[in-house]
This record gives sequence, structure tokens and C-alpha cells, in this order.
Amino acid sequence: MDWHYTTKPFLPHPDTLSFFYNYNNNPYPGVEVQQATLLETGEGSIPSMHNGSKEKKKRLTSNQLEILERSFQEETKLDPEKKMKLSRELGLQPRKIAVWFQNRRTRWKTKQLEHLYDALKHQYDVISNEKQKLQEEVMKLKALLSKEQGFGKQRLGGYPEISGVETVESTSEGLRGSNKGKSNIEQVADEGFCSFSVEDYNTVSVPFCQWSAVPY
DNA sequence: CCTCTAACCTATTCACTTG
DNA sequence: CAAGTGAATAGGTTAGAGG
Repeated sequence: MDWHYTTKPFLPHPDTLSFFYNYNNNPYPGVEVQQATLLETGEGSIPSMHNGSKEKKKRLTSNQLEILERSFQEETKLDPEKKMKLSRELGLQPRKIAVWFQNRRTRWKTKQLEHLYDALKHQYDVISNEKQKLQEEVMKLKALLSKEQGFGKQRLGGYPEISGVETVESTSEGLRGSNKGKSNIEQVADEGFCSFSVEDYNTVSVPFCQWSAVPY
């Protein structure tokens, strides 16, 4: 799987960014940080301890979530500048911002897969119904033909026998043959329902589909 | 070419919330 | 209190920089 997307690769700057993954280094001494104990302990990436017990997880406030969400809608990836800006604005560790974005991308991808499943299922149902109708139509025509054959035999000796079901099945086979080598998703994409495949999944350049660009 | 670093990912854990 | 949700962690991959 390719998860490096189409955006420019990040160019790390160790001198200025090395503290991003350090829970205990507050880059903004003046900024009030939600988890005060982060500054008091020396636990690194290990969950902070307070009085010998694990620090309680805190949910982000609705205001923090609103701002993070808005930022995510603009861009699902988090560049260092935006991370620092959000960190300042929300009073959260940059690491927390990064984790939130990562988890949010995961939720987004899950939703996209759900939508993709729904789209494919809908497409299947439509095609299935269409096939059913065609089969019924062929059976009617076949009955009609048999009737006429009765007359024909009496007059000219009749028409060659045609199986309606076989005709539909063989037509379906023919269609399947033209899609040889293509995945089901690619076939659906060919039919204009959705213009991307799972392999093409890209969290940045959102493919055109029937759902919104950044669903939740 | 190898190592280091920092980004990303998926899978999982665990604390908190909710019905 | 079990199930659901979301924050956090673990461990892996990738790419760029530098020796």
C-alpha cells in the first residue's frame, strides 16, 4: 500500500522539530497545557504517571474538537506549521495534535470504505434487478415465439429453437469477458459510478464519489 | 551504502461515556 | 455494567539527510 500520497514529502528539520514526539518538552512555556503533569514527569512517550498511577485520559473539549475538525476539513494532513499553530491555539501538546489527526484519518478511511461498500452494493442491486427484468422479458418473448412457431410449423416449418435464459446468460458472460482482468471495483468505476478503486485510495486527493470529500 | 530521524500507517489497548 | 467511542501506544514501513 502506498501511503505517501501525492503531497510533497516532509523534510524534517531535526533541530527545530525533534521535540514533537517528546511529551515532556513544552515548546511554549507560556501556554497553558491541558495535561499539566506532562511537564512534571520524565516519562517520555510512556503515559504520564501521577502519584504512582497512570494519568487519566482526558477527552478534548468541544471547542478543541471544533477547531481540529475544521482544520481537518481543510486538509487531512498535518504539516509542521499547522501542528504548531494548533498546538498554540488549543493549548495542547503537538504530539496530541498529531495523534488526533492520525486517528481522525483512520476514522475517515473507515467511513470511506463503508461508503464504498454501500455504493458497490447499490450498484449490484441495480444490476441484479435489471437482469431479473431482462430474464422475465426473454421468457415472455420465448413464450410468444413458441406460440408463433405453432403457426409457423403449420405453414412454413417453424423457426430455430432459442433459449431465453441461455441468451441472457450468454450475454452476461460476454459482458464479463469484456471486463477480463479488471477487478469488480474497476468495473464499477468504468460504469461511471465511482471514479476510483481501493488501490487508488488517497487521503489527500479525494476521488470523485457520491459522498462528501471528508465524511465522518 | 548504511544509519538516523521523523513522518506515516495499522492494529491494539485502555479509559471514559452512554444506554 | 456491557458496548461503543476515542485517545494513546506499539510496532512496522518509507523517504530524506548525512556520514
